[in-house]
Amino acid sequence: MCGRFTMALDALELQKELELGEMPLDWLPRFNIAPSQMVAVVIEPNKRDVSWMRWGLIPSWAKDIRIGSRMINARAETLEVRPAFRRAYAQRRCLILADGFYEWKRNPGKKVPAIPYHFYLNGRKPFTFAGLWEFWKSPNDEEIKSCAIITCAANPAVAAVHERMPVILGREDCWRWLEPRSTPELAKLLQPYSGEDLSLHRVSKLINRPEFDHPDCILSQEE
DNA sequence: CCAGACGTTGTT
DNA sequence: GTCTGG
DNA sequence: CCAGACGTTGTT
DNA sequence: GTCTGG
Repeated sequence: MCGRFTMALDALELQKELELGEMPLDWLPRFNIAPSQMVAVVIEPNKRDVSWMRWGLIPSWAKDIRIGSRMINARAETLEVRPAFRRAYAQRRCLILADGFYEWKRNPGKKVPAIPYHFYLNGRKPFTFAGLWEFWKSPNDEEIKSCAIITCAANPAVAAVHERMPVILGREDCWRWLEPRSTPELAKLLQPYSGEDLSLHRVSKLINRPEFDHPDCILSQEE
């Protein structure tokens, strides 16, 4: 699963590395991005402008913004059938910008705290999660855009910690994800990350607190 | 027909 | 235990 | 994902 | 909005 992630690069570095368009002016490096917060997304593959969206997809028919807190992830295996995600899968796919993500390793049956790990690519290069997004109009007519991160089975590197992981798209695949495509073509993109350059290390439980967004979040900690 | 859910993960 | 907020 | 609240009334 | 359960 993916319930926390990082985007620690500065705007210019990220823009250059992923060949993006315009960046938000209020960009800040982030070390502990939590659900309900604003995340950086791209929805259009030509201009590739980056904008903010709320993390936690609120379906257009929702009566309450709170439903978004249950829609932070969408299983790749069931996108076509889930009422909350089906339309977005067909019409509103997005890229969510990241340079790492956290997973917690549990010890089943034992009453010990879960241990958090940070996953990142060699050289701390940025990458994109496959995502879905929606419009929602609040009762006082405020338009809110929100998104979900798609998950798949863990690859071998992640499996030691957790059974699921976010879908990470490659540098070319990510633009294909945004173009109109048939569902078989899209489904082919939603695979566990196959690169050999995904690293991990244990981090402090300080990251458990969503309000602790600090460079120390990604510091390596002794096992 | 109407009411109520619409999701994932992990645990039992 | 379960829901909400971040 | 984890942390923190989970309630009402009345008073400041 | 659309599907499922009653």
